[in-house]
Amino acid sequence: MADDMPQHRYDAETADELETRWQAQWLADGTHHAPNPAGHLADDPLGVADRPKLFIMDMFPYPSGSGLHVGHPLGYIATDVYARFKRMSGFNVLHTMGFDAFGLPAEEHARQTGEHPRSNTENNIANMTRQLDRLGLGHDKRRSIATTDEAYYRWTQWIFNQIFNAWFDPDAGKARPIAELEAQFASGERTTPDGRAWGALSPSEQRSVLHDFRLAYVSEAPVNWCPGLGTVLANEEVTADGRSDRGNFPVFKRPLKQWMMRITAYADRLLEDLDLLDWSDSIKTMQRNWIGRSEGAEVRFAVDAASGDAASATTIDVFTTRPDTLFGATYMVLAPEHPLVDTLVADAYADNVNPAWTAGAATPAAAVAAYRARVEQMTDVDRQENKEKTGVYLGVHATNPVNGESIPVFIADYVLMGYGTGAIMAVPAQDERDWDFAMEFGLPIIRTVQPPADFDDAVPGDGAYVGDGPAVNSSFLDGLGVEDAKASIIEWLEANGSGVGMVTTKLRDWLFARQRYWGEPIPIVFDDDGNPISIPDEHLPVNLPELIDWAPRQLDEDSEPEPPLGRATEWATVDLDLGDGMKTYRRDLNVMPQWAGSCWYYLRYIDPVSDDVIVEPTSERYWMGSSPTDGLAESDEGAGGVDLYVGGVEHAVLHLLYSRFWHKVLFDLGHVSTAEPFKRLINQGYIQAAAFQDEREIYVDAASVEGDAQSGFTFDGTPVTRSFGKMGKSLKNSVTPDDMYAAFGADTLRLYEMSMAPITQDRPWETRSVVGSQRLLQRVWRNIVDEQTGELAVSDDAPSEELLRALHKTIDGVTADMDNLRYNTAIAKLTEMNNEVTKAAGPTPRVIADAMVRMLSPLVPHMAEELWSKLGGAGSVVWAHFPVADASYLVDDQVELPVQVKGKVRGRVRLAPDADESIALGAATADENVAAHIAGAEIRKVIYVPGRMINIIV
RNA sequence: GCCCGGGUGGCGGAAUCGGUAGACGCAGGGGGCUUAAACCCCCCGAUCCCUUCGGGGGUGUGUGGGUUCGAGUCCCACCCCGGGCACCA
Repeated sequence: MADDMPQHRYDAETADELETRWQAQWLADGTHHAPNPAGHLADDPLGVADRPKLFIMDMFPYPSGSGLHVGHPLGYIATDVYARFKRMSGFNVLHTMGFDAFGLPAEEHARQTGEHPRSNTENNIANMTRQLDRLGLGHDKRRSIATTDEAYYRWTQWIFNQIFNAWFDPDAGKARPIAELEAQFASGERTTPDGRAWGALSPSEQRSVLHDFRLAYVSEAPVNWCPGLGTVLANEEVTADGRSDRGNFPVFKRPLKQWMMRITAYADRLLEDLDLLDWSDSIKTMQRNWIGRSEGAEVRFAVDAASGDAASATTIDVFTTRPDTLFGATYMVLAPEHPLVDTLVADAYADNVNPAWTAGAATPAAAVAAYRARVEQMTDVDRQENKEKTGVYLGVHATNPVNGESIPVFIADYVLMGYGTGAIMAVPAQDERDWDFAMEFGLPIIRTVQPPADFDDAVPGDGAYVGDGPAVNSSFLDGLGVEDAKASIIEWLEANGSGVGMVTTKLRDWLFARQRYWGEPIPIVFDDDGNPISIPDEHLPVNLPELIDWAPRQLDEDSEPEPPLGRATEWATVDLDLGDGMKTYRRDLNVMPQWAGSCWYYLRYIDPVSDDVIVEPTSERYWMGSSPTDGLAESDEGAGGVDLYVGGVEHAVLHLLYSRFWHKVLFDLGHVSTAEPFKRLINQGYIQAAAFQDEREIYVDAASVEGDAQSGFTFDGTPVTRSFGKMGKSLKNSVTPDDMYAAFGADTLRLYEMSMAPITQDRPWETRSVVGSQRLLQRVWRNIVDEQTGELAVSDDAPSEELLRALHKTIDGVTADMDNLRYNTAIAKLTEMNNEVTKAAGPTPRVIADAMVRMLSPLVPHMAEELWSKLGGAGSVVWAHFPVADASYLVDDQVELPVQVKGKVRGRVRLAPDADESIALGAATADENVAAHIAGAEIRKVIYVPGRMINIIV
């Protein structure tokens, strides 16, 4: 670096010195502490606890061992700017950050290195904290938590107990304590499943009855058991050909008793309450689709008596959203794995059977076996790509309850076991899939909805008609529209005992158990009869056993699935007195999924201290309640919740749905005061970066690539090709914040990331462009500080009228932009203002400098704090007031407006913004070029929008 | 296939209510300062045509239509890119 550079220029070195100095000062002073209204953390030296509140949150990170790249903090910076802006605008702002620290990578790391997940996790958190602290985020660090803290997961387990000890009362539409259900059984208000009196049941039988109602319950579900690794694997750890991702061992599907959460009970409320939320339509749509609610009916088809003894006693239940089309049902289809198939399948095909229906098999049983084998072999990808309809006939018929028609029964892979009842009635005339199948197998097609005249109705060239229209060929439904016909047929089905109106969702109950080590132990023990019993709250937390044998344990194919906690043999049993004396119980060996800890962390941010209650109620109501003055009042319908939640779109469904579910249970049980956890949600974009591949298509380190788009890119002298993708390890295109701190300082990095694009948008990283943000800060600095001496260089003279006007317009625009998180345009306005200051001769007037520093402070807090201190400001700029625009400076005496002739701009005139039309027209026609364009023509019409434009029609 | 976003200079983007398209920045070009370079400061910049050198005119926001005095913005059809779902009865 040149020696003759001014000594006090704002450069990376200056930035580093003042940034670390102010960060230490803020920490020492507790500058970013937010006071609670009551209970813990209620100390309030600045007197801000009576302000309106604002609760701002980022989706908290998993503490990865590889540290941060510049893409990670994008959202954190955005929320920090907003928090700082709102603090300066009169709010008490809660903003902090924690760590979602349970999870697979630490456990995997332990398996490979022997380092305990806890120490590995703590190291990673320390490294990440260092990187984040250097950014100058204004967090209340007293409120930081990690999901792995015993004091935290104690409450995660407590919530599990709350859910376990609750049932969903469909009449009340909400969760209630299980004790209230027990009381209903005991009083006889509710009868037991087998009709015996409650008191006549043994305690074990009572537990078993109650268990079927609990919101957390045990159910048998298939898991991926990998004996070669001695562990159960997650779906994403199993390769497409059924082997373990790691080690390539065979994986077997095995049933295992697992914890489920009854989220389906909340499907309707999760759907309806989306309307209360200020979230993007795309996220709401994704949640709606995931829940996948459909209204329809379950219809019962009796299997024909001629079909044989076993089969004729059975009925097939189907789910349909179009019961109105029942008269058009011409065949039925079961999923190949449907449990009824083996019962239904006929001994032999009739002699005149359509050969296409048998796939060449001699008997129905042979056809089914062959078809099942074929379907099983197909991968999911095959099934998705190949949508040609296949299936085989079971050799039986069933009776359409509405008209007595006998229709054939098939199995086909286009019917899925996991949805509805796993069986359908097929109505080819009104369903495209059924149409295709019917065409393939030569089945009859009966229109039951009259298509409109312009619908090509020439069978077979047209296809299914799925729209609305009058019912036809449908007896008593004829003439009714689809909606009316549905209501009418459901009424008929229910009256005749042939079916019932029903709602189905795609949403399944939440599989909550993980056969893992590094997670929250499920606080359950089992009695001798195998009934689960929750460990009383006063015994929480159930801590993880420390001693774990990480070495893989090879087991054979016939072994039973065993979670890692099963190896902690001493821990696995426990002596407890659960009300009937000291007994030995077996512990549950599962842990919770990673979603659990992140389901409720916002509550513990409010009160990370209390050990007698999950969150202190007064503080909970204050921070979670609706804030009519939070600037978001427009859409505020009282759902309450975190005022602003920012994070990646990858959590659009699962995290946000699970969290909403838990919150609603806690709400029903009276532990929280709001119906929803997150009032307003914003998904930040990703940072993309150029990535380079050599001729083998292997990614090379992007930082070492030379050249440009014109001359071509090279790596180590060999040509490479460029593409763009999400910054990260796999594309070898990461840029670390540490590098940016060293080259420019944290404020420049913050400013650059916020100036690139609107917050919701993906943006390409370009290190060479960062210098633009640094230059802006250098110019601001130079306008206030003498670069040679480091002394303040502002004038106490009044600023010019022109500069004041520019300033107040800037204040006005920047305030609106910041309120709407449009930082890129706010920065553009500040840049323009600073350019005005630079152009104005002489030292910067103090009032201009003061306002500029305040406005910049949310974006570049360290530099602003330094300048604030040089300017002699009182206290920290963090608590200074954001400037307020003086309306009298916002209106110009004269504005330039375009003059159009027949809609084309032909000239410009300067006018008072409120000039009346005759004056405006006079000025406009006085313009030489305008006059030339209207010469010789008659003015037919004048459109004049004061202050905007004037258009002359000739 | 269905459902969401989105297509504006060499690049990132701006134009918030239908009213001067391209703010602000990067890269580029020119000039000033300097012995020189860096830094810094000022200016230019969609495109084509005409020009008496003051300026004037045409075309331009993915494509084609439409509404309007006026369209990047609204409507219709289509093309392309990104994301989500995907035989969910």
